[in-house]
Amino acid sequence: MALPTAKQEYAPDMDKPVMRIGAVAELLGVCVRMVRIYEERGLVQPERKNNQRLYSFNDVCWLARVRELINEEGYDIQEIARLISLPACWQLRNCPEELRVDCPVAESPGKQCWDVAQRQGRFSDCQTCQIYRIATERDT
DNA sequence: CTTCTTACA
DNA sequence: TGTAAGCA
Repeated sequence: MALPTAKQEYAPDMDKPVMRIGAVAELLGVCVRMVRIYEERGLVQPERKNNQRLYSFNDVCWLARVRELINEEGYDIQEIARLISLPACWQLRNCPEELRVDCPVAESPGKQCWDVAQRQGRFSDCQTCQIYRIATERDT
């Protein structure tokens, strides 16, 4: 199985919780323990079925990016955890109501901005947002 | 057999 | 982080 990469088009299947932790660890090339640590640190919140962690391909995409940030770009888990704990971009930037009307990020409260904006591609301002950038920079 | 939690070096 | 125990 190939490691999934960030996608331009929205693929519904990417959100389906289908992989158990063993498969995720194998795809990422890390030990199972490490995947659990990412969760403990708040980097990912896999769904659970009967107390079994089930990860979606989007989860794996994100975790793969997390490892890039850590191994190749000098980030540590704490920094990444802090970034994703920040409020939505439109809150940080105090976007006016008028501009939120057509903003896919503001339409999906509770979701990370890159998770929403990336797949819909209609929020061009994300290019200047550091949170969005580090979260989606891939395949360059 | 795989995963889960907790604990320990 | 890696490993182990004891359970499900």
